[in-house]
Amino acid sequence: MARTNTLQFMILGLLTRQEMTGYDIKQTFDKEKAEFWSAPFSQIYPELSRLLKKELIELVPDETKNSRKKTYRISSQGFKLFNDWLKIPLTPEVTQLNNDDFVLRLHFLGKDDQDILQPLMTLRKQTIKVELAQLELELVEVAKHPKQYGHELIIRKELANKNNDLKLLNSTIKKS
Amino acid sequence: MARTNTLQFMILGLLTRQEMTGYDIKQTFDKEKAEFWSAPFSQIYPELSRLLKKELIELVPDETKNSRKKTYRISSQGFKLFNDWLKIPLTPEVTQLNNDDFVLRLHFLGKDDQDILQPLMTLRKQTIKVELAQLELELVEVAKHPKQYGHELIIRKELANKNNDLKLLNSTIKKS
DNA sequence: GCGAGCATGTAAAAGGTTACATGATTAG
DNA sequence: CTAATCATGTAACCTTTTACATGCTCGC
Repeated sequence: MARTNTLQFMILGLLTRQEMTGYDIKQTFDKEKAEFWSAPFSQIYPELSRLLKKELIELVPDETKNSRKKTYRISSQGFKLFNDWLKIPLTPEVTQLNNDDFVLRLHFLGKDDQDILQPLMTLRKQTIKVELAQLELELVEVAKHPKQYGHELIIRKELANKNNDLKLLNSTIKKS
Repeated sequence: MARTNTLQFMILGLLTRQEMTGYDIKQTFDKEKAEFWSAPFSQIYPELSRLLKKELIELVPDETKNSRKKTYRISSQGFKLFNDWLKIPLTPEVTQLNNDDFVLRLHFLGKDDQDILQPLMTLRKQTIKVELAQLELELVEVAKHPKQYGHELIIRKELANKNNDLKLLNSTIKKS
């Protein structure tokens, strides 16, 4: 998974949509994101404390004095940080985009975010093409040795998956 | 990635094939396994020390007094441990096999390991079917909301990839 | 002689998992 | 009243990454 404080951005991303408690966030990770990402309470609660200290999120004042329950909302600084992160792969220095970084961002983009969505998909498409070329070369090497049969199957699987992703990206880019 | 000391089994797996130095192991990870796994020197060298202490590997005596270079080979206990690990998903208690655990093992299986290969692929096939069913349900939910467009694309991508994997597994299982 | 690649490590920090601990609310 | 679920956290441990540190060997 991506190295640079993924959890932070996952939480901020969820909070751009609505106010939530730590418990809600965990539920959402487990249900909505389970196919590619999750985090336990022991990671979520300390991260919420850190985000609060950094003033990237704030506590929603509790009118009902419902005490122990802590509802958070994103702050304007948090919102800015998150939006900058969303666009990081589109800065000129970044010339490739791996699957994790792509999927993590894609999750927070709606049909109306075409201005980010389109260049993001184009960048991912380019990266996949490079990866495909490397895998083709590897396949030639590996296919020679019957002892590397399992390895060969892995490469064939990866090739099929990436070709598939490419097809999906193409059809989505056209549909813009 | 898999939680239970993956690096240990990756190293043991490589050493079942030939004697190697820590440097060789890193090279192999980067070249041969780059498509799904790697590890830095700072992880490899300490792990080799631990494996040596546990007597799962041994130093190959250096005839040439070539000093600083340390070549390792797998011990009989190490070989046993590795082979048990290879077959763990095939014990009766284990009823599902995620992609990482599958690929990690597949890498070390040759065309002549059909006795492990076939049940491993059958188990993975069953797991994929469950995962596909869950994704289909999620897709129905998510497709309703245009704000979840990115999330929908992720699910479609996952569905396509898993269907693809299933096809490949089927054709490989038949080819036994 | 010099730079690329061979070769081995340590230290610190960050990220992630598992176990432990506690208590309130709500539906049956 | 009691079990499930809501709700928040700490501690210990393990894994992984990044940075630092050192020295040899071989081809040009």
